[in-house]
Amino acid sequence: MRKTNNLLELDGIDKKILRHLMEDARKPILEIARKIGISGAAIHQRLRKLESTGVISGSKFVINPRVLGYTTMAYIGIYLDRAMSNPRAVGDLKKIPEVLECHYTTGNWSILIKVLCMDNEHLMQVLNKKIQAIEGVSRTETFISLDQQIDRQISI
Amino acid sequence: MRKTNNLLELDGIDKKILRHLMEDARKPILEIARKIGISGAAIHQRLRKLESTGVISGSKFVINPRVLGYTTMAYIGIYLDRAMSNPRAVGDLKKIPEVLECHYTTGNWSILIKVLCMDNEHLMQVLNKKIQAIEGVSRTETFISLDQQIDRQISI
DNA sequence: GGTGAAACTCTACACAG
DNA sequence: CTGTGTAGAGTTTCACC
Repeated sequence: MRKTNNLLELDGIDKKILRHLMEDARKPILEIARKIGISGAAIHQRLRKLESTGVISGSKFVINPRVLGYTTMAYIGIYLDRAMSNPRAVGDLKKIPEVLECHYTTGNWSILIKVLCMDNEHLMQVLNKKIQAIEGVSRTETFISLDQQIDRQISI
Repeated sequence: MRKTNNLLELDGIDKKILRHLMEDARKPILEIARKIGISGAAIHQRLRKLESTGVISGSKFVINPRVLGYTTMAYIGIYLDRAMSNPRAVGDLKKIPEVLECHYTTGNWSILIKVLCMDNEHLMQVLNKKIQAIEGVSRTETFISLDQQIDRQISI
């Protein structure tokens, strides 16, 4: 790992380690070590450095919501009244568990959110009873994701 | 774990295990075991079952793109010509590494994608040289995410 | 569904080039 | 600095309840 222009550049070994762990966070370090031809301890040291510099921001188990009955995913563009402070609306959105992402965006909307619901009826309730109830929300535009074909991280 | 109406329901122990591992995929199983009051082997059995039933679809190290110089995230709504087959366009999008997500959506667009670029100039190049070059793409609408305040998984 | 034990792996630490 | 070896803790599989 090198620092150039206040920007981190990973070397080949860092990239190989990360490519393995981005696919499977519990892949044995020693298995990766054998493939790369380096000791397990060396990988651990590199991982600690990657964590401390913020390259790695954590690790997650990924849950498949479909199996648990969550079949409707949607993006919702939200128009906020000009007087409304966005941070407060975001605070209200955080309290809605169906809201998985929230972005301040350029363009028509003030905010673009991603929601995950059991079905379309559930989505309708979230829209009408939870999102429209937030102070400052004037109008929304909903885009249901019928199918997600790509879902990946940055390639390194 | 129980199956009701062809839909899986997690019991309290499954939920506790998953809540820990969704936060940190490398959290020691024995640490979780001690908190829950169960053996490590029992957690392993439950995890294997959660994997085989598809509740767990994998695990990931999460990379912070900002540290590597990727500072511009955007959503792009894509209009496709009516004659254009969506699967072919998706195939082309898969080849563009800056495209992280791709959804077929209801509403104005045929496709909504999420892209991650180094900066606005990079985004412009991706738009003009890569996305507009795809056969069938007639028009795009871009929404730059100025700030992402919520990023989480389904709560269980 | 659960346990305990054996073999393997993780992780921290001391130290070498 | 980035690497290695080692020891104690943790993981994972297995036979068994």
